[in-house]
Amino acid sequence: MPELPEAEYMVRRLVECAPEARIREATVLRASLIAPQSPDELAETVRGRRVVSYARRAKNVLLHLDKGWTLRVQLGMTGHFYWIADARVLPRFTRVWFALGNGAALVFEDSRTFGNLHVHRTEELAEVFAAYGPEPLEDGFSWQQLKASGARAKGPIKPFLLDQSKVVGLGNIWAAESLFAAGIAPGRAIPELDDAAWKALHRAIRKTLTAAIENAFRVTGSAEDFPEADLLACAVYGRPGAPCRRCKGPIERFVQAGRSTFHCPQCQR
DNA sequence: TCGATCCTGTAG
DNA sequence: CTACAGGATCGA
Repeated sequence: MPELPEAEYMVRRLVECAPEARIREATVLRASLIAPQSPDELAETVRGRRVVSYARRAKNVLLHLDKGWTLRVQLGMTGHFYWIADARVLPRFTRVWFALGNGAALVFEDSRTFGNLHVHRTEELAEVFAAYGPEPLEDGFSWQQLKASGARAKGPIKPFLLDQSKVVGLGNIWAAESLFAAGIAPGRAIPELDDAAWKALHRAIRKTLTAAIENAFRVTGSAEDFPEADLLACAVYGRPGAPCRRCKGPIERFVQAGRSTFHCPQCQR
């Protein structure tokens, strides 16, 4: 599920739990997650490197290392990246782990193995992320910018929100939730959106993502827990047939661009 | 811009 | 057993 809020949550936990991490050794248990780099190349590059800072870009967790390297973790569908105190007890779906001092470790756990780890020269990151749209939680992100991203788009709004080249960070869950918060139907054609709708959507995206980050901390106790529980906070996602919290009418589900979409037909137009 | 696909786990 | 899953990418 990791979308922007979950990636942000992981980064903040890392800052708290492992601010001074130095990687002693990387162990790759599933080589396919490192492609196109080789596991050996990655392991050699990060060995002995100190984490200078943690950051997030879109849904990527970034570890800026000394000597100008950055480890980029693309979380995929089920990736979790977090610190554990005792590396002798690796989590069940650990695919890659990084031994630190004192027996601790950074773990990449990924049951479905759609994730990806890659090391880059830090100065080349801009090229890596060249295709990305704006960060929705940055101060400079405006409704005009969002509208401009959709200037030439013709399709329905929900698949547009999933397109990381338009705006980053939204996945299937928070796209559906943002549209509900904005009162816009997921099937609404982009050219039909007026300025009021773009404003509402812009506001809803920021509100939804911010609340999801806060909620992740509220429902989560320890570093290794993952905020699956934030699904409980959803207004439409995963609630087909359940009463809409606003109008009490039934939430509906349909498939759009190959993915489930949830919405309230009454509240979203 | 869409559909298929990568791979594995879990729910029904 | 079968169906389905929250991401990203590739080729049509």
